[in-house]
Amino acid sequence: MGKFYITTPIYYPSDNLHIGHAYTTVVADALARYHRLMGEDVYFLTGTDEHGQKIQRRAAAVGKEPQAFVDEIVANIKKLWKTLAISNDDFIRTTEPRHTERVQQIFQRLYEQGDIYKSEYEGLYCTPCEAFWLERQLVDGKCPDCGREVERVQEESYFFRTSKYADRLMAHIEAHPEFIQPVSRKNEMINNFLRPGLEDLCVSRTTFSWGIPVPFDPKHVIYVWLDALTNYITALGYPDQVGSDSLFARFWPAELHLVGKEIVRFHTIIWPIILMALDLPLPKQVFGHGWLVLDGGKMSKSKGNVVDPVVLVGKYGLDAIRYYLLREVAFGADGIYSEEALVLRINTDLANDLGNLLHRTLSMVEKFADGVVPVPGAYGPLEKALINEADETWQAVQEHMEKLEVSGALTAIFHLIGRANKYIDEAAPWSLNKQGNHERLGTVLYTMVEVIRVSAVLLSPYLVESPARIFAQLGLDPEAAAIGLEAGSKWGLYPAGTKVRKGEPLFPRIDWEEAAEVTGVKKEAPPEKPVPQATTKKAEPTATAATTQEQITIDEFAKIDLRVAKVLTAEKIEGADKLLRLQVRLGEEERQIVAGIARYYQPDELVGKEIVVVANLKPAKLRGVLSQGMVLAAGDGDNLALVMPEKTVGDGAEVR
RNA sequence: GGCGGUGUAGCUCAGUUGGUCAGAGCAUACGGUUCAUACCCGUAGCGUCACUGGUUCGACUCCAGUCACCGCCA
Repeated sequence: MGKFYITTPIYYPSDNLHIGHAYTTVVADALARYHRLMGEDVYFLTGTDEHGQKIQRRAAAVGKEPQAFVDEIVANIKKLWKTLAISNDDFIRTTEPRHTERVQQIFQRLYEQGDIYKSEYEGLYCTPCEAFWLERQLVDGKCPDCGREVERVQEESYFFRTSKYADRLMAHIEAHPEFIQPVSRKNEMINNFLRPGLEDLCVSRTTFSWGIPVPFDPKHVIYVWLDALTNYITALGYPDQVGSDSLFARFWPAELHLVGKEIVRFHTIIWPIILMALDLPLPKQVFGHGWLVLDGGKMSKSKGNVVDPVVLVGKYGLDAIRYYLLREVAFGADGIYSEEALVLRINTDLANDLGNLLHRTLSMVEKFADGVVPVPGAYGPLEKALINEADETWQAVQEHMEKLEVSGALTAIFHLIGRANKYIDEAAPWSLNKQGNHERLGTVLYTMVEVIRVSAVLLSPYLVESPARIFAQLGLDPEAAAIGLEAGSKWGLYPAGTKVRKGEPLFPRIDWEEAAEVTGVKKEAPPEKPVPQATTKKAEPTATAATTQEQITIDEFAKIDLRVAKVLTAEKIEGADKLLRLQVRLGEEERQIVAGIARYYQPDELVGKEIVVVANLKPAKLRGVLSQGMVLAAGDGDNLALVMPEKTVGDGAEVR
């Protein structure tokens, strides 16, 4: 039997995870479960990447030690995976001794063999962005990302000789087209990085301390690459537990690293080179999947549009959420998340098609056969067609799963479910009952029950509760739903003569209107829209504006990220008599915003005030000055007032 | 600016190597059925396959260019 080692990225516990992280992990879980049900030796790893400056800062901001800070969030993450029934075999934290010690050993070895060397790094550094920039990248001598000053810093650092392995890596990528998936990512990597040539990679930092110390030079901490990527092997015991009966020997190299498309580069360039330097085999495949994006754009904490999976599971149920995540997004491409689409999926596929299929079938068994599934007679053309369909579905599922097309596999299974509904119509058991054609009726009822059983088996890698519930209602041992896919998908395993146990519908239909109100996805109209003052607009609202403007939905309103910001500094902009340049803080983030309020406010009187800004406005330049947001103000003509919270709520707070 | 991707029915998307490829699901309309969670089954649409040229007997599918959006990089 084959083995299957699959990993998710290790997540960064600077905040609780959202539906996007859940998406990656649920997909990995479905793949892991599939391979287990195929009888393979599976190891499924996930975990957390807990070091780094950002964590250190966030912890400090709330007055906690970094370890205590991450402990709390990691506990939530573990709980989340439990809520989503993730079947991971291990959960590695980069702060665990088993990891830190192994990373140090790896670092030591690479240093001793000359792949890591000490040198100087000099560059222009933007502290808030934690990024180094080249001279030519600067905009007006300032950070191109945030517009703030950069400083020239010189840092003693350890470097990894990635350049030494570039050719080998290139050769490997060319020789193994399946290594980077989807292929478009492969081209990006080759064209953007490999072809231009790799530069040695800086693998240590002295600017912060929350990390694994370099064993022989403890003022340095090991930077993310060697700390995080190596989790895939340290979790298996490398380098100290690699004997023939070790996890490492059993599972390395990984069959699949599942990653978001934003980290494909690290997994297809840096990681393989680390492995080459360690003289280890490379993973078989790195798959960069797309993002689950919200209607308004990529989900991110700073936009405040995160969707909490725990809430969704509580509201709609585990299998509904898993199904939606696995089904809605064509793998590899971005998918769009909306609660309305989720409800639509639940209603059409799960409730109407699958749930109702089971329910109507059991009703008929009860009505027409006293609840006992009859022994089938000879199969007619309708049955043969359906049985054939079931077999083809199983074949299709395998093909899709080999290609990581989880969504395609589910589509195939639901196609079968659709055929089953159609079969019932065609076979019309109610007519057979009226006619008293008992033999034929028995055959039809059995066929209906059996196709449901096969479907439940096929669904077992994806849905974790429903297959067992279906089995139970069919009068079978719920545990038996977990029978292997190959064996379980065989036609005719349902023992005729079994008494069914019809229960509640599997998936109740959801009234979207009601559901929306419960979550507040659609609560009453937003408070009157603040008149956007500030930057660009000619603030003249059209005649009867305010109340009669085009109505928007709550979803549209939700796209606007309004935040409380504290004014740190304010100054007039040269040559512009209306504009002020404000430096504001939104929680841990600082920004520069240009506001057209100079005629109404003196710079000094603003400093220290809490104001309201649109935090996700596309940055723009006004008078050549970068503005990353917009200040809200109310008024008309000569009377203008900034919108401020009625009492201090702390910068970064959301405005709703 | 460089590289890459996307642009197909109202919506979400499939469309292998150019010749029944103009499709599926949802939504809409109409019809059928009654076992069922106002469910299921069937029928009907609707599309200048982003735009403009070109290659070809023939292009959604190849080539060139344009536009829009997105990703990676600089």
